Amino acid sequence: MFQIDPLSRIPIYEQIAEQTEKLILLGLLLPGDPMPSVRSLSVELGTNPNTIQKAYSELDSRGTICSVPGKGCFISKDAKAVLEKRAKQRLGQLYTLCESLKLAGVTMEEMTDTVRQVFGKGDGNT
Amino acid sequence: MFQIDPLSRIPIYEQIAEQTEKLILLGLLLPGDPMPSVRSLSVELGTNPNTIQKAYSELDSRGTICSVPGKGCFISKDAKAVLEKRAKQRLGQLYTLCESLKLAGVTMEEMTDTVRQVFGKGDGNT
DNA sequence: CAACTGTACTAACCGTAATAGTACAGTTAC
DNA sequence: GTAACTGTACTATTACGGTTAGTACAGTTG
Repeated sequence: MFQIDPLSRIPIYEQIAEQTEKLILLGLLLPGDPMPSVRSLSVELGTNPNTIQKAYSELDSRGTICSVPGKGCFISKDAKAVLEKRAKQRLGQLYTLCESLKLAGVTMEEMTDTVRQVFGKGDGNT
Repeated sequence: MFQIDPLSRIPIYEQIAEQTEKLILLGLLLPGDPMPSVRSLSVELGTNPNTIQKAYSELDSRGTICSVPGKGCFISKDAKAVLEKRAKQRLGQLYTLCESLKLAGVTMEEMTDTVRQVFGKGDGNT
């Protein structure tokens, strides 16, 4: 379910959180779906239960999942809406990155071309 | 010359390196210009000389500055070219970010608009 | 009651950033 | 040559965050 790279500079708990939210956006995890239990996922990934709990508590505080003591953790009802709303705010990151690239001589065309490639409209030759 | 945030998650030595390269791209630091000495900058920024040295050795290995024992550190002759070349490779970062935003429902138009804003062509009303 | 769930807590280990202090070699100007 | 600067190297120490380890407690389910 998750692919963890223990050697990455990105903390394991953050990798889990990111991948969970990606699965939600892809529609592979739907509202109400149960997350693996803290202990079972720790066994599956070969990590410590505390690390999983940290990922889950992070996701819970973001509103992505709902932790229910005694029952489990479940995908939040409005998880997708929450994630899409956050993405709009992340346009600021895009602005900052482009600003930096512009300063280093990358042209507007190179950037817009990159955006188009993401949307499968790379060069217009098709 | 530099504005350091000791509370930032970004290491001090990296902040110095980043800001140095930004000053070069802005044309405020020209090839041959001397960098502040390790000791004087450490006093100015209130940091440890070792931290400055780490920033300088990082910049030296990137080809941004040239460290000359006994004389000082100077902006590399082709510093700007090096930085511009690196920027082209950083288009991959842009691609990854846009990919993530796309997944979260951000439209291509929202992204290209952001790019245009960076180049001062925000809404076409002017 | 038994087996599961999330949660809380302390202790320990490790890597990295940063500080502190010392030392050495090259350059420059007097 | 000496003094004052320059970069460089090295060890030791502190601090913090990520991770592991182990234990414990409360709620849920069958």
